[in-house]
Amino acid sequence: MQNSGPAPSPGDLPPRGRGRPRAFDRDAALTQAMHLFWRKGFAATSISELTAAMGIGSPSLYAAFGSKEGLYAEALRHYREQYEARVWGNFTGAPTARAAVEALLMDTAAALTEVCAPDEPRGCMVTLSAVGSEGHTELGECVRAARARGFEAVAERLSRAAAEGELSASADIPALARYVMTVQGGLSLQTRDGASRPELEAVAQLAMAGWDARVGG
Amino acid sequence: MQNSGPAPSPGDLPPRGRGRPRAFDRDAALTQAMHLFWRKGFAATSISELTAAMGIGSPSLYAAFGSKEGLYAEALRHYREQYEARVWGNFTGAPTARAAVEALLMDTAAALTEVCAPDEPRGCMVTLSAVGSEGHTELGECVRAARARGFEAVAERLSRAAAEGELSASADIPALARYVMTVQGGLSLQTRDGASRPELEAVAQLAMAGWDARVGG
DNA sequence: CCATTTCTGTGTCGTTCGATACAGAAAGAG
DNA sequence: CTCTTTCTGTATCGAACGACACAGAAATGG
Repeated sequence: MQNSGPAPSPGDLPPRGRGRPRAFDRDAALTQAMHLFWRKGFAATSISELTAAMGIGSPSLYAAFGSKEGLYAEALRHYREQYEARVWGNFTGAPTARAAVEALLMDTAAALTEVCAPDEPRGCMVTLSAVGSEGHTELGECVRAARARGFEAVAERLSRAAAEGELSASADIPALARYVMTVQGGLSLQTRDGASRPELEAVAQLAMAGWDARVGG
Repeated sequence: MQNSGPAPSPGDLPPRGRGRPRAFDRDAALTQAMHLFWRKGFAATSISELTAAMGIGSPSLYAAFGSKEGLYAEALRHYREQYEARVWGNFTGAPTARAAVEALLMDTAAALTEVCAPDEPRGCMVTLSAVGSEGHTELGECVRAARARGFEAVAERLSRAAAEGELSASADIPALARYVMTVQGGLSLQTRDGASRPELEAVAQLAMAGWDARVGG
């Protein structure tokens, strides 16, 4: 279908096409789809619900996103682009591993309870997604890979801390990283069940007490 | 439909009826349904998948369980009856609050990675259930209530410990209980993503280090 | 102006969904 | 045996599902 002859636009970067222009805001529609998938999950969200929330007809949806799976994949990417920095922004630049982990957990507590839109669901879309268990292997790999990236980021930061002497060489870095990710994921579960920001922050502080006890803060 | 005239059987306790006997094992069929709901969730599991796994026709399913929601509710009850004791059994009789919490987390790590059947899903069915977000409010209340019971059990045990002097009177019991439940829920997320029993136990031990640091173990 | 390209709205495709009607089979009650 | 009751298997219901055909509308290129 596409790429017949030399493509005038090598990618999607210049959206200035030739035919009738799109009548809806692609990003705004994607945001609405993201909210629906986020709240109800993949299987429980129907195309008619999506088109109603996005304010478009189903042919426009399929022309713009390809399929329901494609729309979910884009909604997931949209979610990560929009929220990942709020959780990992201070982690990256923190001077010590301990400060990085504390920033991660505290920023997670803040981001999970921050209301950016009135109909935003509670809990992280990546952490709570069950799309992999619903039979859609490819989408499941997307969310699992996103979750694995978090673990890797923490483990790499701890390895650096071990090399720099902040952590003892005998520290069990994978176990520490998994502990941090366990608490971070648990915060999403607590948020889904109605926990408030101070409650989440108290959990994060208790988790840091565990860090100090084991690592020696 | 039912209860026309004085019921000869006041409940479902005597299954000895009058007509043609049921040709399938109700509990075995319920176990199969539980596995499917557990693995794929409510919305992504269809009646035809259920009847195929249970080895019965759809009229038998509806006669025995009423509806898809009713079947899920019974599967959830079946799950709790079968697995709750493995997680909370040692918690109840532990001599101290610390021992109770440690038993809870260590037994959770063990139960989550114990393979009782070859096709058992990974992670706790209650913790990972998203049925409440899929639009089924009543079932959502069931799983949320089950999760809340865990928090209450820990909080009550900690209150007793405070009354007995094990915990200082200034201890923030709800925060401690929420911390424990956060880690416990996080263990289910880790299990779903492939963590092993030793890995979960290492997380549990790190969480107990946090307990000791804050409570003074 | 016209040709080409792309998007929109209506309508609908075939499938699958959850849920039953119905007739026959298998048990107890008399 | 006959009557009643309950379960089983076939066959199917209306509704909703994901996805698309088609014609018309709205833009650019010449």
